[in-house]
Amino acid sequence: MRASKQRKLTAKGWKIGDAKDFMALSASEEAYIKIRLKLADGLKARRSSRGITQTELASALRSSQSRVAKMEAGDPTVSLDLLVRSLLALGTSNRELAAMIAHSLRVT
Amino acid sequence: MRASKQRKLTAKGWKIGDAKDFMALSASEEAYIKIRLKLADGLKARRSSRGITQTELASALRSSQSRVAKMEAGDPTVSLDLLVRSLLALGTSNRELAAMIAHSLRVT
DNA sequence: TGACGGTATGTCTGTTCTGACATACTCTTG
DNA sequence: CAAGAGTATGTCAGAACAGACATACCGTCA
Repeated sequence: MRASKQRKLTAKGWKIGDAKDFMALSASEEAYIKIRLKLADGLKARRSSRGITQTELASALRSSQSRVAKMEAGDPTVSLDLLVRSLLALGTSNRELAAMIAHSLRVT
Repeated sequence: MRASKQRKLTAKGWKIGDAKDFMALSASEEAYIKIRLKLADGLKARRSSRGITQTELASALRSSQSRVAKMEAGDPTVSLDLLVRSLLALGTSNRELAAMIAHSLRVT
């Protein structure tokens, strides 16, 4: 991982590896984070293109505005589970979801 | 959701909706569960095709054999996060992961 | 049959994630 | 410059999930 990218991620609160890391994990670790960021972007795009507010989405999900904000910000306290469930609740199809993941290598 | 399928899932410990459900959630809820089951199958297939044991995979993941077993069984106490991280750790590419999700409508 | 390698299941304790709330920030619009 | 709508950020108590361990359940092979 390039240093500049690592800085960008750690700035968001991500922990990239640590002393007792398996070498083998770091690669998949990065892929995992990229997927999450891509889904976060997808969520934001979907919601705003629908013209609904975070608060509205939150109530449809039975969650809270703050959590929606964190989801879209790619906050590390938000799980993949929640991201995926939110996207699905927004009507995202499996194919669309799959596309996001397939293209997650391109997270800038 | 057909009653027979619902029975099959609830037998595994899944809770499908409940009294105070949003109608809108139940559909995506089902999609979500199907994705998880598909990934669970994928994990099992990948591991055994590599000829490694659950215990070996567990140690590579720094997890435990029991958790790997639960993952493969589609146990509801296993999160999507863990499933995805495990698949990635097994070397699954984003494209392959995406394919699993795209095809998750076909979980039998 | 017994022993063994692999897998499944149940349960424990500690960590992580959740929704909720408060509050601060950022735009508009008047 | 308010006032309001929308979004971001910090925190917390409770829920969900984690790894670990014990133990039960297969197969298979001697």
